[in-house]
Order: sequence, then structure tokens, then C-alpha cells
Amino acid sequence: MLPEPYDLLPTTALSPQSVAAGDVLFRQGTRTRGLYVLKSGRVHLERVGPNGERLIIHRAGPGTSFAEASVFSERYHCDAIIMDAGELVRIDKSAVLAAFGNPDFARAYACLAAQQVQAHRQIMEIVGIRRAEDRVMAGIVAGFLDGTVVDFAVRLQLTQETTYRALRALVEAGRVINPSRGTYRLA
Amino acid sequence: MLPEPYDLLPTTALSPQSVAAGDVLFRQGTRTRGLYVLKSGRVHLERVGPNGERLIIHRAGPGTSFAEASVFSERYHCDAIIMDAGELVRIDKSAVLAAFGNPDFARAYACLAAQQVQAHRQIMEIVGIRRAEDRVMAGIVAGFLDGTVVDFAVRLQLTQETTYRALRALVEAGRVINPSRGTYRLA
DNA sequence: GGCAACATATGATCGAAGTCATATTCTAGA
DNA sequence: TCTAGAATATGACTTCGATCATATGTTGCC
Repeated sequence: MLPEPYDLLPTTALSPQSVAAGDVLFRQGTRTRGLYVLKSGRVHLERVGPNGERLIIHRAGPGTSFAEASVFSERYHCDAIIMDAGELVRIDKSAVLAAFGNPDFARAYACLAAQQVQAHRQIMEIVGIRRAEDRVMAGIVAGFLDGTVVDFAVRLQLTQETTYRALRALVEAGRVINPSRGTYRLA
Repeated sequence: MLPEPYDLLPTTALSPQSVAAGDVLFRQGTRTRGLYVLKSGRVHLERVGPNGERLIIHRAGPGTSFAEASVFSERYHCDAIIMDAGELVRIDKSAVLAAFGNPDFARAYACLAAQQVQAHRQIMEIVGIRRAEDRVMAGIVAGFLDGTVVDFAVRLQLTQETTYRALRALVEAGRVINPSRGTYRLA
């Protein structure tokens, strides 16, 4: 099943495909065919700078969509390169454009987009906190410590080691409790 | 004039207002009235954690909108506090919801939202680069060094000093040229 | 059960980015 | 024109997060 709001589209708009590591999904400058939903694997979006510098624009992970803006553009503005093999679904550009005629789809799309923007803004604020201890605390308050500490550290743009040390410091300061190995909660 | 796509809305949906530093625009838990476009001044969006920790969710600057997700929510999920006095426009929630019945508005909204998401992803990738020199280089390639170096440094989540030093190092390495005081370009 | 892979956890060391200080140049405005 | 404030620029010092290393605990799988 596709994530909202793309579950509202007819199946004729969807092209599932398997990809292998190293495959190039699309290239900067080629005609846009639509956006993609990644079911499994990893994809890098890269842009080539004026002097040939390769700049990673985005690293897409399982369960996320990418190249959404291509729906509103004639050409792709970056390369999409498969890092780890996986399954993905291409969603046809014209079908999405047509779907905006359906107010339910439009509202569902806008709702998700607004939430994404809000989430990004929040992560940027948190990542902007310099002290690891404050950053980790903010991350916990924001509810980011749901999975493993390793994933949490990645979200905070910190190393695991620094994250563990910050967690311990917060526990020692009484601001966080550590009821069992690997689980942390606000005090 | 309002930024796209809100310029497509009828003026009856808009409520301009002046605000002073310290004013509270809305509080977490109060009924949503709509989103805001900030013409001048500065606004902080803050959420209060379970134990009373104040967490800045977003700092809105001139020319940007905020609380977009409130259009799809019954209650505000954060406080909006005016940091610097300015002018803003409230955009009525029901008018926006109704406007999604207009495919042109829906497409314009989605186009802008998709671009915003893409821009956020890119900034997050760049901010995730640890070495200041690499980060500054990526920032230049991405075209972020359009205004002052100070603004550039803020966007990169680096201090001005580190940014200046990285710029100098890049100039010395021949990767960037510094035709005149305060101007830098790719070599 | 036993093993491999991974998450948790912490110590030691180093380097890079932050902080503080200061000087110069530029600009806007009284 | 003079001045206040901001941007540019760089030096000295410190700190904190990254890196490398290592050990233990946990989980899934053959």
C-alpha cells in the first residue's frame, strides 16, 4: 500500500519496479516522468555543480517519496542513483497533476506537505543546537527517541558515542531516566 | 502582495495586523484560525514539553509563512510569540480549505510545498557535512552565498568566524576566488 | 545451543570548531 | 560630514565532539 495521499490515485498511475545498486533511475536534464515512492533500498539524489562537484541533495530511505517537485517541472534537476537494491513505485506525473482536480486529493496532499515542512523546520532547529547535551534533550522532548539510540543519533546529526555520553550526562543530572539498558525517558 | 499561492485567495480571507515584541499570536491548544504570512519582524514558534521544557520549533523571518499545518488541525500545536515587532497577515483557514476546490490553487500550493520540502532536504544534507570547509564549499555550490557571509553562516549553522576561515582556506586551495572584499565565487 | 550481527556502553586522544578579542572597512543616517 | 552600527577579517585559546578502540549485552537464525 502506498503512503497518503498517493493511495488515492488509480493503479494505472503506478509503475512498480525493482532496482539494483548502481542503477541510475534518472539523470539531471532528462524529461520528468513523475515522482517515486521507495519501498525498500536506498537512493541518493545528486546534483553536479558548475565545476563538476557532486553534491548530495537528499538520501531517500524506505517508506519515503522523492522527486515530488518533478511533477511541476519539465526536466529532472538532479540524478537519482540507487545505493542499495530495492523496490520502488513510479507515480505518473500527469496522473498527479490531474488528481489536483479532486479536492480530497488536493487537501490530503497539502496536509501531508504542511506536516513535512513543519517536521523539517523542527529538525533543523534541533540540529542547530550546538551542545550535544542540549541537542539530545531537545530530541527527546520532540519525541525522536522512539527507535534505537543509533537511529536517534543519526537524526540529531551526532555520533552514537556522543549521543550515549549525552544521555548518560542527562541521566546523571536527573533530567532523563534510564529504566533499562537502551531505554530512556524524560524524568 | 502575498507570496504564492496565497495571492490567489480573495482579500476577504486576509486579516492584516501589526504586532509588538512580546505579543502572543496564538497559544498551544487554542482553536486554529488559520496560517500567517510574516511581512516584517520575527516570530518564534515554541512547544512546551511534558515537563515544562520550552522547545523552539521554528523561527519565522520576513517574507515567510508559518502555521500552515493549522489549516488541517482543530488546535494550534505550539505557541507563536512575537520576538521583533512587525506586520503580518492572517489567512483564514476555511478560505484555504475551500480554495483546494480550485485546481489552480491546489497545484500552485503543491508546487510551492514540494519546492520547500526539496530545499529543506538539501539544507539538511549540507548541514550534516561535518568539516566546515566541505560544508562551506557545498553551500557555495548550492548557491547559498548570495547575501552576506553572516547570513550564509547562519544558513550553514556555522559561526561567522569558522565560515570566514573556511572561505579563506578554499581561496588558498584555489577552489574559490575572492575578487573583492566580501565577495566569493567558485573558481 | 551456538554463532553472527548489531546495539549498548565507555575510555583515551586529537583536532576542529567555538569563543573571545580586536582591527578595518563599509554603509546608512543624523 | 561625522558617527554608529554592521560586515569583513583574523589571531589566540579552549572546549567539546569525532575518532578509534574495546567490552558487554541482546537478538535472530542455522
